Amino acid sequence: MRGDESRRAVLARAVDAATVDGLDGLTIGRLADASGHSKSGIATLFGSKEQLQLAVVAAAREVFIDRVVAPARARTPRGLVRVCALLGDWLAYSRDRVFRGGCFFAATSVEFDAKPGVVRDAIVAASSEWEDYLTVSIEYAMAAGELPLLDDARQLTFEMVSFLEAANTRSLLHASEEPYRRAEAALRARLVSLGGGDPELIATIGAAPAA
Amino acid sequence: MRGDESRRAVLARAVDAATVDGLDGLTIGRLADASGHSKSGIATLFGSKEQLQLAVVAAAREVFIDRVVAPARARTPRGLVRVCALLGDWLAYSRDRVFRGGCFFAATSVEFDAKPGVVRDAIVAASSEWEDYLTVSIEYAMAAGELPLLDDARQLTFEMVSFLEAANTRSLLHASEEPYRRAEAALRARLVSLGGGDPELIATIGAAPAA
DNA sequence: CCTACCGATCGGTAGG
DNA sequence: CCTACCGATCGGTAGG
Repeated sequence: MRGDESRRAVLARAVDAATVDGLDGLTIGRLADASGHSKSGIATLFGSKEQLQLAVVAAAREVFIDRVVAPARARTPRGLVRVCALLGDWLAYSRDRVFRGGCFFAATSVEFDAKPGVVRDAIVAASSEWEDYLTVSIEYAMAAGELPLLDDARQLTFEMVSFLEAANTRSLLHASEEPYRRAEAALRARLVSLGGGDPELIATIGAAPAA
Repeated sequence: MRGDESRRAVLARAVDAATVDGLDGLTIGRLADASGHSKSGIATLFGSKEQLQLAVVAAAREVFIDRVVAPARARTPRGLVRVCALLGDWLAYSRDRVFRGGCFFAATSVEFDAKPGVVRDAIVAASSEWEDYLTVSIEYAMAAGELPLLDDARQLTFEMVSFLEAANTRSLLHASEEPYRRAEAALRARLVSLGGGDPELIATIGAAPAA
């Protein structure tokens, strides 16, 4: 389909716009103007606004995997090193403003948390996929004896994503890098308290991301 | 002004609606239908949509003070007891669904984090007021020697509000109380790690809120 | 992919 | 506070 190329170009703009104006704030008319198509061209490309929103969530999921999961997975072995790489890459993905409004899922999961429907379901599925991956990564570290004082990987996942998302929102809200330093300090302190405090390793959380 | 009574009634609905549909998702027409006024009645009452949004933020701030800050302040002395009371009352304010979409400021600060303007400024001001109050409360506990291992109250504030807001969003997203238990466990563990682990006291974080 | 159009709703105003 | 109205934009469709 030749429409595939157009879809991709429109989706790239749409994901970015959704982090600023929300997924419900997307309009077919504005996307049309921004991408040089007619309004009905966009409508035909996606079928309906809801289908557009679902396509945007799927596109955002791919960017997230590309920027966070895949790099950490490619350059680190299982265990605490990978957990630290995932955290560092998440922070870089937020800090580097891959999207103008920061993390796509931080923005849209709050937007849709009280709006039942297939769009929320898709956001929940993608978010859960990420958190499940982080949990499994923590479990590998536990199995390797790298977090001797931890007994519940899901609890640590909750705490870690709490820090990541709070840093994302607050850095945007205050136009400041300080929240990222707060999150890094919180993550490091928590790892240390769980017995996983290899200083060289936890320093990588705040290091520059791999290219 | 007799308009004052109408304003209050409309604002109560508007604050609640904003936690579900967003502050930009509010429309004068829907508020009119929901409150039995005409559309221009609402428009006249608030002047413009932006002024309506500012009035909604101010109304939400009052509810928050009423539900979280004032009760904790009224029933506890300064120090770690009050910090725990603030945390417990915040969780109750979220868990009890004072607003359908959970905490008003959790919802709107993410919605507006990338939207500069007076509305964002008002949200930031109210949020900062709350965090400053929590920070000062932590500092009283530090001064009383109740958190002997803590040296930066703002860092602890960051960590605590991270847990609160993550629990709020996730309880909505998954229609589950589990995130609140996660947040309580995280808060307790952090207080213990800072030497503030009086078991009787930290148990109050998850206790039923005062009436 | 387009032009042209639909009914509905948007924020806001005139005039009372 | 109301009715009545403004131009603009919404999501979506007909027809090509």
